[in-house]
Amino acid sequence: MEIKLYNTLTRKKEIFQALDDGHVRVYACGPTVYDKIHIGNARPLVVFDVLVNLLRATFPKVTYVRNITDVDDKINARAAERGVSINSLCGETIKQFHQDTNALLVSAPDKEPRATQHIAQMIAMIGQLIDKGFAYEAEGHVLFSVANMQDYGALSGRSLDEMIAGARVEVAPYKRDAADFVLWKPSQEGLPSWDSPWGAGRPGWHIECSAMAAEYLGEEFDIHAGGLDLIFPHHENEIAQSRCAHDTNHMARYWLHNGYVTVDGEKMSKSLGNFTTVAKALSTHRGEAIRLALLSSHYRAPFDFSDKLVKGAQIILDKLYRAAALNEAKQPLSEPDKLDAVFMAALSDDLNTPLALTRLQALASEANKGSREAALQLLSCAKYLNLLEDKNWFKSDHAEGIERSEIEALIEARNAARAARDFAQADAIRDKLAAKGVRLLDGPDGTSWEKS
RNA sequence: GGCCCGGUGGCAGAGUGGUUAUGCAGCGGUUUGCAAAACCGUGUACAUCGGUUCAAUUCCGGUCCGGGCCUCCA
Repeated sequence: MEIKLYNTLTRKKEIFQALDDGHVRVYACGPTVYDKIHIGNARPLVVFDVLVNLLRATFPKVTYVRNITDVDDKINARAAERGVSINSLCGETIKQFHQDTNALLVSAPDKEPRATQHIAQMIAMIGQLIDKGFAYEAEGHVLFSVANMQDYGALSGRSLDEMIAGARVEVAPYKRDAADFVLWKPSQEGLPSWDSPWGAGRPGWHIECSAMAAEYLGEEFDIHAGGLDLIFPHHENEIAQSRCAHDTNHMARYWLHNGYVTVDGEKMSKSLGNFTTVAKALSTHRGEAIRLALLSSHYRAPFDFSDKLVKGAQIILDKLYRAAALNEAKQPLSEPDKLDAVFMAALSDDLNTPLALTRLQALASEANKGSREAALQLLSCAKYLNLLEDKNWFKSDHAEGIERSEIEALIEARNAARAARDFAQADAIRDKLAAKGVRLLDGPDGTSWEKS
C-alpha cells in the first residue's frame, strides 16, 4: 500500500519511498526529563506510534529511535531547586515518563538512547564540523557557522536575513554571526561536565539528536518527526550539523511535525502554565480514552484539549468495545492487505486517523447488525491504533468500593426479585449498583454488568 | 517588524468544483417489566466581500478574526 506523508521540507504531501525497502529508519525527538510530560508532549508520542505501526505493517524491518534528553539547563536548574541530584531527578522523571506512555498505550521504541551516553559521538561530530570548516571555537565555546552552509534555513523556510531581522535575542559577543548556535559550551562548577578538545564542558542542545540519529540510523535515514515547535531552531540545526558533518544532501528524507495541543485555542505549554500533565489527566480519564481523543483530530491540525472531549472519546470506546466483542474469539487479522481497505487507505493518507476512526465506527455499526466479519475487522484495524486490546475494558476493578463478588451476589438477588415479579426490589438493587458505577445489562443470556 | 498556519451544523471532525461524510448531543420511533445497549428515522453547516466558472464550502484575491514561529518548548 502506498503511504503518503506531508513533508515539512517540501510543504507537500508526498508518496513515501524508503531509502532501503528492507529497513525503514525513523527518529523522533523525545522528552527532556526534568518534569512530567503534559498532554501536548503526549501527542507526538501517540501519533508517531501509529505511523510506526503502519510502517511495520508495510516494510519488513523498521527501526524507531526516540531519544531521551538528560543533559540540559532546565534539568540542572530543577535539580538544584529541589535539592536532588541530577541523576535521581532524571531517573525519577524517566520512570514517570514510562508510566505515562504505558498508560497511553504507546509502544516502546526500538531504541531509547540517552544523551549522556553519547557524549563521545557528539564530540567526534563536533570535531568533524571544525575540520570541515563549519564550526569554530570562541571563548571556550564551539559554534556552528551558519554562513558557511549554503541552504541553512530550508526546513523552516526562512533566510538568514529574515532571521537576523527578526532576532529578539541579544547576540553573544563571541558569535561571528547572530544565527550561529552552540555545539559545545563550558560548564560551570558543579554542573555536568565532560572533557573535550575544547576544554571541560557540555554539549549544546541540537548536537545530541544528530549524533544519536547517526549512531543508530546512519548518516541519512527516512523519517524525522517531532512537534511543530521543533522546526526552528532544533530541527533546522540538526539538519545543518548532520549534513555538514556527513556531506549529505539530507539528514532525513521526510520531516513530519504534529500540530499543537491547545487549551481554549492557545498552545498548551509549560511557560503559559495552561498544561495538564498526563498523570493528572489519568486521574480522571482512562489512558485509552485519552489516546483515542488525541487520534480524533488530524495530527497536523491543532487539538483543543478538554475533559469533555475525552469523555466523548470514552463513550466511543465503549461502543467500539461492545461491537468488537461480537467477534467470536477469532484472532485479529495481521496481514495489512486483508484489512479493511477504507481504514487502511485513511491511515495511509498522511495518517488520517479521524477518518480511520470514523471507519471503525462504521464497522462497529455493521457488526451490531450482525456482521461477524465487520467485528473481526474492527478488532484487527483497531490494533493499528493500539486500541481495543483491553480484555477487561468493562470489568477492570476501577469501580469505587465494591467487590466483584458483591456485585454478583446483588445481581442474583435482583434476578430472584425479578422472577418473583418484585420489580420495586429489583429496581432498588439496580439503583444501588448504579450509584457505585455499575451498570446492569439484562440480555437474553441473563444479566451482565459493566462499570460505567 | 519578518515569516507561517487556520476559520465547516449545538459540539467534535473529514472531505469535495456539481451527487452536501461520520460521530456525540437533541428529537421521534422499534425493542425492553424497568434500564442500558442496539437498530430505524430526523439536522441542507462550510468567517466575510469580490473574482474565475454553466456551477465554489471547495480555485484566486482583499477584509475580518484566531493561532503559531522568529528565545527554552512536543
